[in-house]
Amino acid sequence: MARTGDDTKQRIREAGVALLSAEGLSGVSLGALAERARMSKSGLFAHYRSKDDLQIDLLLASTEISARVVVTPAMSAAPGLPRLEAIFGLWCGWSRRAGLPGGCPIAAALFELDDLPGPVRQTVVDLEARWRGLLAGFVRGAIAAGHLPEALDVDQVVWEMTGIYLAHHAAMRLVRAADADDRAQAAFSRLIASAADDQKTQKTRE
Amino acid sequence: MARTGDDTKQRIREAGVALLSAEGLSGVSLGALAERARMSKSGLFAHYRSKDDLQIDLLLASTEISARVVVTPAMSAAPGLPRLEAIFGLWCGWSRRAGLPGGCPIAAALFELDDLPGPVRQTVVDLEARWRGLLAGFVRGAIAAGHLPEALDVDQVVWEMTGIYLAHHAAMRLVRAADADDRAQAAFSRLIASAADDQKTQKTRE
DNA sequence: GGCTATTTAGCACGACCGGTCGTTTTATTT
DNA sequence: AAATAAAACGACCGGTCGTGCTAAATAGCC
Repeated sequence: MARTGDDTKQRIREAGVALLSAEGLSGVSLGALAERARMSKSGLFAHYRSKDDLQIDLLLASTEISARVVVTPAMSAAPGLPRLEAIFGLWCGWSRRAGLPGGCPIAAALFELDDLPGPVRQTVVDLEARWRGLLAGFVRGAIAAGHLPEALDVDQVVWEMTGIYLAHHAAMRLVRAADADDRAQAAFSRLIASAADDQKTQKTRE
Repeated sequence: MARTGDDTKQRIREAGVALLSAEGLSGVSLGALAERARMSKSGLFAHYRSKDDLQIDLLLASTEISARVVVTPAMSAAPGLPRLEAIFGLWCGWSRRAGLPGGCPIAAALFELDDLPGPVRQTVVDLEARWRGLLAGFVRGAIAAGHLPEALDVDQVVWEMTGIYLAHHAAMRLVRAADADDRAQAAFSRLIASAADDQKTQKTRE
C-alpha cells in the first residue's frame, strides 16, 4: 500500500492551512499554494476536483487542528464551569498556539464569504453551526453541574462568546492590540458572572 | 462651473459602496465596478490614481454614509445613556437601513485585510480607531451624565460593544439568523447593566 | 527486469486582473 | 462657428487565475 500520494497530500494540507491562516481564502490560489508546497500547479491540482474542493478540504483540516489544540485539552479540565472556562481560554488565539502564521481561518472565512453562495460557504456555515453546538454543550454542562442557573438562555451565552472571540480576533490581527487576551478574558468573566445570576439572562423565548 | 465629472464620480461611489457592501474589498475590481456604474473600465479608472486609491475612497464614502445614518440621528437622543443606547441600536444593521445590498463594508474589510500591509489596510485601521474613539466619547458622556459609574473601564466597554457588533454582523450575513437584532440588544443590555454596577468592570490598569 | 497503476509535471486554454495607450465624444468658451 | 479642454471610450499590455488534456516519472507486483 504505502502510497506516496498521502505524504504529498499531507504536505499540501499543512502548507494550505498555513497559507489560509495567513492570507485568508482569497490568498489560497493554486499557484501560490503549489509554490509553498514545492510542487507544480497541476501536480497539486491533481489531488482535487476543483478549487472549491481544495478550499473545503483546507477548512476541514483547520477544524481538525483546532479540535486537537482546543477541544481535546479542554476535556482534561473538571466538568462544568471549569471546563467551559478552559475551552474559552484555549479557543482565543488557538491558531497562534497551533503554530499557524496567521489567525483563525474559519473566523476569517466567516467574513470573507459574507453572502456569496456556493459549497464553500455552506461548509463554513455548517462548521460554524457545529462549533456553536459544541460550545452550547459545554454551557449546558456547566448548568448540569449546578454552576450556572437552569433558566439560562444557552444560545445567548454562546452568541456572546462568539462576539468576544471575534473582537479578540480583530484586536489581535488588525489593531495588533497587546491587551487582546486580557480584554477577552475580562469580557468572558463578566459574561459568566452575569449569567450566574439568572435575573439578567434568563430565557425569554422557547 | 457645473462640471459633469462630479456626477459621474458620485455614481461611481454609489455603485462602489454597494458593491463593496455586497462582495467585500476583493469583489471591487475595476471591471466589475465599471460594469455596475455603466461605464468603461478606463473611463472609471481616470477618476483615480490607483486601485488602492479607489478602495480608500470607497471606504471613506462608506463612513460618510454611516455618519449620516448612525451618528447624526443618535445625536437627537437625550445625552448620556439614552444617546449611547441610541447609537448602538442605530449601529447594528446600519448598512441595511442605508439601503446597501450587503453588510457593513468596514467590518468586512477588518477581517479581509487581516495583516496584509499597505495604505488600504492603514485606512481601515485609522477609521476603526476613529470610530472606537467616537464610541468611547458616548460612553464617557453616559458617565458624565451620572448614568454609568466613574470608575468604569471605558475602553473595555467599547471593546465588548465591538464584539457584539461583529457577532451581529456574522449572525446576519452568514447564518442569516432572524434573531440577530434581539440577540445583540440583549447582549448590549446585559453589558450596560453589568457596567452600571461598578464592581464588575472597574478599571484595573491605568 | 518488465508491466501496470498511480502520481507528478508540462503545456495550453480562456477569462479576468490592474493599468496604459491613443482616440473619440462631449461640453465650454471665445 | 471654431477652438479648447474635459471626460469617456475601446484596444491592449503583461500577469495570474482556475482548469482541463497529455506525457513523463515513479512506485509496487510478478
